[in-house]
This record gives sequence, C-alpha cells and structure tokens, in this order.
Amino acid sequence: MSKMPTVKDVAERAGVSVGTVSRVLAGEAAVKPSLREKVNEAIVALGYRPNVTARALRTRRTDVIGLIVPDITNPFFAQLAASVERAAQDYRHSLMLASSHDDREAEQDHVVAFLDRSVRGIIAIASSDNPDLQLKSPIPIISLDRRFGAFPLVSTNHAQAAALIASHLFELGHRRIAYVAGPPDTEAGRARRKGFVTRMKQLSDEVELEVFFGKFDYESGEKIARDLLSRSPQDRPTAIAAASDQQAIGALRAARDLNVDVPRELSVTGFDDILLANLVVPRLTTVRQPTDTLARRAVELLFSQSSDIGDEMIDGSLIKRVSTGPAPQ
Amino acid sequence: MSKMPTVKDVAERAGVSVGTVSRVLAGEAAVKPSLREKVNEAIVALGYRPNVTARALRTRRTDVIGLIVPDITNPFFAQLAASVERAAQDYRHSLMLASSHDDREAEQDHVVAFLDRSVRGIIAIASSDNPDLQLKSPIPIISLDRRFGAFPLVSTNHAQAAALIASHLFELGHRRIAYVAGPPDTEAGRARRKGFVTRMKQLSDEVELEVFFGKFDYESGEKIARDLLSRSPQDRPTAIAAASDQQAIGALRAARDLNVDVPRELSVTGFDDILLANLVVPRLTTVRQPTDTLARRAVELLFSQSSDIGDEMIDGSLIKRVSTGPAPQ
DNA sequence: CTGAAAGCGCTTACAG
DNA sequence: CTGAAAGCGCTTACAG
Repeated sequence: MSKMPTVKDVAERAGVSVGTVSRVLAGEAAVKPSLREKVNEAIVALGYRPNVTARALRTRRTDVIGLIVPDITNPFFAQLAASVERAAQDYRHSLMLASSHDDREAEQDHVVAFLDRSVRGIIAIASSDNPDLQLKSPIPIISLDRRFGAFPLVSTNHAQAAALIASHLFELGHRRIAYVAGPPDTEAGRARRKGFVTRMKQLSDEVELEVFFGKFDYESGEKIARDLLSRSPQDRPTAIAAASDQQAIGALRAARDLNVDVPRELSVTGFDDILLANLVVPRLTTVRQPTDTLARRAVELLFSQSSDIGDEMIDGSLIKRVSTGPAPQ
Repeated sequence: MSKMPTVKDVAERAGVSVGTVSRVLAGEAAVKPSLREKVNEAIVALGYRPNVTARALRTRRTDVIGLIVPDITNPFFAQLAASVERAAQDYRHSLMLASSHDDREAEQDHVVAFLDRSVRGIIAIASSDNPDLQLKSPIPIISLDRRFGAFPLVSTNHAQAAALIASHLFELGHRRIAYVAGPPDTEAGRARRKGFVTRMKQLSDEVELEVFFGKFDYESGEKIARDLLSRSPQDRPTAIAAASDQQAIGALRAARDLNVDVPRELSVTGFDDILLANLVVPRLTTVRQPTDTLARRAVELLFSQSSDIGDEMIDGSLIKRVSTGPAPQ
C-alpha cells in the first residue's frame, strides 16, 4: 500500500504551505479563495484524509464520545445506546462503548481508559449510586438515566412518570396494590417508588400498598410476583406495578405459570416502554421514557460550553395497553 | 488542572533519558534492573500515564477495535456486541461501536471512519450481502455472523444448526411444515433455509414444506404466521420453523391472537437463543448460537498474524423447550 | 492573508 | 545497555 498523503503532499501539489492547507481544512475564512480552491483540488486529487491521531495530539481532543452502560444486553440500555450513537453522529462523533457489568471498579477503569484516549466527553449510565466518587476530569461527564458519581444527570422525571401509573391504576379501581421497586441504591429506583407511593397516598389513604425491592431484571419481577400470586385470591393484590418493563414481563410470566389471568384477575404495569413491551402477551401498559430526547440532551450538554450544567428531567408518558383493566370485584 | 506528566518528566525524575523510559514502558528486557526500578518509581510518584495518542501517531496503531452492527437494539446483536467487548477487553482493547441501520452506505462510511481513527482491526456484522464491495484496508477486517464484503467470516454453522431443528420437528411427527426464512440477500438467511430444507428432504419426501421469506424481525414472523394460521385447520402447518427467535416470537404472538394453542396445535421454533427465548410464553425451542465463542474467535483472528485467514464455522446446539410438541393428529 | 517554525508526546533506528 | 536525535502529521502562535 502506498503511503497515505499528508498535509505536506497536499501543500506541495497546491503550491502553498502546510499552514495554509491546515487553514482550509479548518474552514477558516481567512484564506484567499484562489488558494483555497487549489488546496481543495489537491485534496481530492490525492484522496487526502486528515490524520485524526496527529490532529488529536496537537489539539488534545478527539471526535469520539465515550459511553458507559451497565449492560448492553439490557434492552433499555441498548435503546439508549442506539440513541446516543445517533446523537453523536449528528455531531460527527464516533462512539466508544464500555460495559461495567454493574461493577463500580470496572466503571471507573473505563472512565480512566476513556480519559487516556482523550475522548471529547463521557456519558455514563451508572450501575448504582456512588456519591463519594471523587473524579477529576478535564472533559465533561454527564450521567444518563442513572446518576454517575455527582455528575449532572439527564433522565426521565421518574417520579412524575411513576405517578402516572399510580393514577391509572387508581382510576381502574385498584385498591390492593403491590409495587415492585428497583434497587434502593439507585436514584432511579428510589424516585420511581417515591413518585408512585406519594401519588397513591395522595389519591386515597384507603389503598393497601405493599412495596417489594428487587433488581431491575426479569428474574426479580418473576420471583416477587410468584410469591405474591401464590397467596389466596382474596389476599393477593389486584395490580402489580413494576419499576421496569423487565420486571413486569417477569411478573407476566409468573401470572401465566400460575394461571392468573391478566388483566381480568390481575393488572400489571411496567416502566421504560422497551420494544418488547408491545410484543409480550398481553401487551404491557407502561410509561415511555423518551430515549431519543434523553440521549440527544446528554450529548448536547457534552458540547455546551456552559460551566454550570444542572440536572435535567424530561417527562415520561403513559402508554395504555392491555395488561391493565378494571379491578376484579 | 496541572499538566499531565510526560515521559520527559519521568526521565528527569529518574535521571535517565526518555528513550530508557520508553523502553521500560514497552517492557523490554534490555534495561538494567536498577534503572528500570528508578523509572518505575518515578512513574508512580508522578502518576504518569502514557499518552496513547502520541503513541498511536508514532506506531500507527491504537488499542481499539471497531465493531459495526446493523442495529444494537436487536437482542442478538446486543449479545454479540457484549461478547466482542469482553473479548476485546482480554486483549486490553477498547471497543468503538457503530450502527449501520441496515444501510450499506453507512456501513462503508463507518469503515472509513474507523480507518481514519486507525483502529487495530474491524469486526463487521453486515446488513446484507455485498460481494462487490472493494475495500482496501491496511488493517484486518473480519465478518461476524453475516458476511461483510468478501472478508473472512466467523459464524455459526447455520446449515448444521438449522438441520438440528428439522430433525427435531420430524421426530415429533410433523409432516406439514412452514419455514419462515430470513432475507435471501444474506448468507445467513440462505444457509439456514438450505440446511433446514435439505435435511427435511433427506428425512422424507412426504413432508409438505412451504417456505416464506421475511426479514429477521418480529413483524415478519407475526405477519407470515398470521396468514398461515388463518387458513382452515386442516390446511395449515402443524409446525412453523423460523430463521430467527424474533420471527418465532412474532409467530407465537400471532398464534396467541388467533387462539391457536402452542404446542398442542402448533409447534414453533426459533434460531439464536436470545435471552428472551427463555422468557416468552411458551418458552421457545431454538438453536443456540455460541456468541461468546464466535466473538472470541473473531477478535483472535484480528490479532493473528497469519495472512491466510479462512472462514470459520462453529456448531450450534438444539435447545429443546416447550414451544414444540408432538404433531396433532 | 500567508509562510516558516515550533511543538504536541511518544518510539525507534543509530551510535557508542 | 543507554543517550541523543529524528520524526510520526498535524495546528497555531509569530512575523511579515
């Protein structure tokens, strides 16, 4: 393979200095049009492509964004990652992806690795709260969905969204309800639970509300629902509200296995609106997180020069499907 | 922020030349132990971390691998991506992720972008066949799961795996079978169909086998199954074998909507064994693709110096669950 | 507006 | 085994 052409080759061919080549590359106005044209011709003639590594060494920045997710296999994070990649593209940036596998140490190692590679900014979906995290970073770091360290967070308004579900269930007449919460060591888990419980209490103090804690995954939902549904019919809840679609889908499976009809005998709700929510049987009533908006905002903040970036919350919206119905008598 | 220390700072503090620092960094044996020690002390004292960009500029290689997927939101690709990331980690490499959204042009743009960033190697899951793709690359490119251009492919032995399903269905007594194929413009789609059909013909020429073509997604499976199941019971197949789990899950949903009992009235099989396959109702009989092995092999090949890299196929394995049963009378 | 030159932080022949 | 020096391909003050 013949060597790639450099600014020097372009300069020679165009009969200008490398400085001038660099200036037209940068799109600087201050270049005489005739020279600019010659340079551009030389660029296409040679098939010149800037060496981004050399550029990065000089400018100390690259056109890549680092994204840390707990687990790309989780459909919600996959959706978020897809949205972040699209948003990054809009800024002509590439995406570096790292999975923490819910391991804090791995999370921090990935930050360091990203810093070493001088990424332009880091977006992190944290595995769990870690307010003590002390991390000096020369580049912006934004938390997405779940707060990383003490960095500014872009997320759905979890409390508001969870309250939507509470109202929906209440209106359907449910008065014996189980809430399957997310891990209490995540802000998202706490905010959703609080939003749900608060709204429910507000609506009436007659509601029997039980709260159970699990992880955000299928298994937690299935297990908790299984326990609940093996109670005698008059003792069990008429609705299970879960803190994630995955938990809700687990609950649906448990109901199926135990021959509990959804939604006739039991209503089930999720949170996230992953693709799957609309595919399971019965289709899941849930709350939609605006992943595209969240992702776009996160990368916008990365590029905003502003020094006082605060948290941003975006409202979720109720998606009524068929896993919820009137409370049984 | 105080400036990051460089080799020069380390050299000064250790009382050696930068060349020597670089040599101990490279782990070269040819450094006097006493000096090596001094250098190492200086490194920790200063908290020195090599500038990977400068290193990349000199050596023309980075420690990142580029991965191109059609859509990270597809659970099978997400699993594959997770496996690739893990394998890359084992080689201390980071992962750059790009989605092609089934767009060939985007696919090629991503390759170019990766090349610009001098990644160490590229792993590509192609959106569709493109044997005419002419692409000069100074770095290794490996196709994973679906062939990209004419680059060597690491994949499951699609034909063998599909034959496993054919045998399973035949043994259960099914003689009226519909095969929902993947896109004929993908090697994977063709190989699976061929493997299935060939084995079935081999088993008996009494089997009524209909083949339908779709995409690999939920919608295709649902639509095709819906058409099939709206026929009169004696005209419809007793088994639907799909070329992907997503298609099969779509088929399951159609069966549910049309009140066709699986597996009593209809057997359904998938392909991939995504996490979801074990979560749907009823749990899906499918064939497992060894994603970890596939991914590991692909990155191994990236690092293998060998110049004659050929295709590699890895066998799949039948996972019997409850979406298949004896053919109805 | 443009050129000549320094310098980003490394690695690696080249001498010795 | 080690040091001095060149050079990877850019960008950007500095002069003019």
